[in-house]
Amino acid sequence: MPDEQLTTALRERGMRVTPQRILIHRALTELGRHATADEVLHKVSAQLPNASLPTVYAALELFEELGIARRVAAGAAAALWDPRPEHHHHLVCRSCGVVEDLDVAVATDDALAAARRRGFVPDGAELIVSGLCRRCDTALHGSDAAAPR
Amino acid sequence: MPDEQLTTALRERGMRVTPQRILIHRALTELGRHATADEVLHKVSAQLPNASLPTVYAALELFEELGIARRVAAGAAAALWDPRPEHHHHLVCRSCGVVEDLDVAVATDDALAAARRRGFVPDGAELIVSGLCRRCDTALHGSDAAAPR
DNA sequence: CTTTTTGCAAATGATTTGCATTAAC
DNA sequence: GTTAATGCAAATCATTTGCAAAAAG
Repeated sequence: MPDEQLTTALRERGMRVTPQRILIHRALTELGRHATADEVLHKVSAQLPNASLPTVYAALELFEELGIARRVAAGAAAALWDPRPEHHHHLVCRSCGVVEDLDVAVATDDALAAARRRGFVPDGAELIVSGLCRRCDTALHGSDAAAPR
Repeated sequence: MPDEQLTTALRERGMRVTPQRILIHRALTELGRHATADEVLHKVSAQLPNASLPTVYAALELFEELGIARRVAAGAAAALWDPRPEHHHHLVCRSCGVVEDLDVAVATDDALAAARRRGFVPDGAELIVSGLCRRCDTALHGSDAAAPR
């Protein structure tokens, strides 16, 4: 929907409105949360057969600067890109690496205040909860951990 | 100091106590917080001239399993390894990438409970505050942003 | 002696860079 | 027309893998 949001932001900064940028932004939005740069590339390849990864990266980084997307600090592997510019929290499985959103309120005011006291200018805080997802926990500790027989 | 902590943990699991493991652990501790695998390698190279990065990675990952070190989910770039096994919070500068510890209490109980409700078995939570460090903020917005005369 | 660890070389995978061509403005 | 953006190939960097040699128990 908000192609205009992007278009406007680009024009305001004297940057060019290109079909690549529009389509990459649309792809990121349509993929929903947590897409890798590569997934975005595949998603747009139907409309942009010659699109390249460097272009995707450039666009995603630009979106982050424009405040309409955000790179998620996951665990390892490839970075995840999220169309939600607001900071939000994540669950990361330390075994298989899946990342899920965790929509819960966390009081970060004290942390932000402490950051400012240190001379830092914070723009948000993200909580990363790590552990085992249900599947990995079952696989490692067994669904029968406590009572087979 | 706690070479014994490591030694004991290894013996308990029937794993071998090697000079590499001891020295890599000491190096990580002596480097203090936030060392990259490469920094650890350089630190031990005086005592272990033939040490290799794969060995350092293997040891660090082992320490994480043993619960005596932790891989920090920084922003991008190389992973940081921390000798503190407890989860703790970090400040990450989105411009230059520096990572600093933030020793402040954050109420994560609600988040952990929400994670469990999702079938997740959490073992901790880390808050990542992102923004600009003093140096980068000054460089980008000018030290004169508000009132030099 | 047996099995785990090490060290080396090479592979992998994500992200970035250089640069000529193309397309926006 | 100018200048910024794209696409391609190649480079870079962190991390991992395969495997033979070395060392721990």
